[in-house]
Amino acid sequence: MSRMFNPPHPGETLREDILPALGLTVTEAAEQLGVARPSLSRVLNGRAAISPEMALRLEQWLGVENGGRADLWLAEQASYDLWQARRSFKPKIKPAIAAAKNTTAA
Amino acid sequence: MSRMFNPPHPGETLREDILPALGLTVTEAAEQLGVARPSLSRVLNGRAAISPEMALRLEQWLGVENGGRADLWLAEQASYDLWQARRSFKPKIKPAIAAAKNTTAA
DNA sequence: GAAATGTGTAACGTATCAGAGTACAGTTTT
DNA sequence: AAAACTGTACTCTGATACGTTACACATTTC
Repeated sequence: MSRMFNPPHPGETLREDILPALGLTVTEAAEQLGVARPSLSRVLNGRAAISPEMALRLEQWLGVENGGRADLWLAEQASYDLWQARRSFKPKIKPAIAAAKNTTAA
Repeated sequence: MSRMFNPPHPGETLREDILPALGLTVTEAAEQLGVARPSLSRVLNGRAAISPEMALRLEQWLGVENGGRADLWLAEQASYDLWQARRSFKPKIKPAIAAAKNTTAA
């Protein structure tokens, strides 16, 4: 299942795999992507998320046929976000089934 | 492919399927979920997204064994967000391959 | 018909976040 | 040494989730 490991921030993949494969510096990549260098740097180091817009940039930049599908980038990000949320947010909610069985009770 | 139809906002599913199946009003659902009624209403009517926290609330409320998996709610939301982003955001970016072939040129 | 309940939504405040721009310190490359 | 690259902090703008409050409208119940 997808819940057993700490999913990497997608920026990590970008920094460790994509950029080296393309032989590009952060500065060059930011220029080609049309974003500010600090903005890309934050993504690469996990300080900012892959936004839908950034995912579209990556898709057009890398090409859908080269593993650059926007939905995959967003899925990775969502996986990461959910993992983080599970660590810091513990809702205490009565299951709807149980709640339904106790409509009159409190 | 997942790009051929307009994906519904996950709140729509919640409003049209889940709540009726449980026989709950919006007010009751909001109470059980531990969120304000206007907040849930915004989600149900597509005015607000399913946040990671909200996804966790739904998961604990509905139960993972009842189609309430947080990752599925988030995936639906991401699908919706991406679709919307494709409509309003058209990045003009030179593909990295082409850019690599023209490192010297401008 | 009046009261209660449910609903959508607007308005406002708070917190958070993406992104641009700027600046600076530290490192690597030339 | 000089130039380039990098991470990061700071500020500003715009957007968003959420709470609270308030309002208008509808539906239900007495």
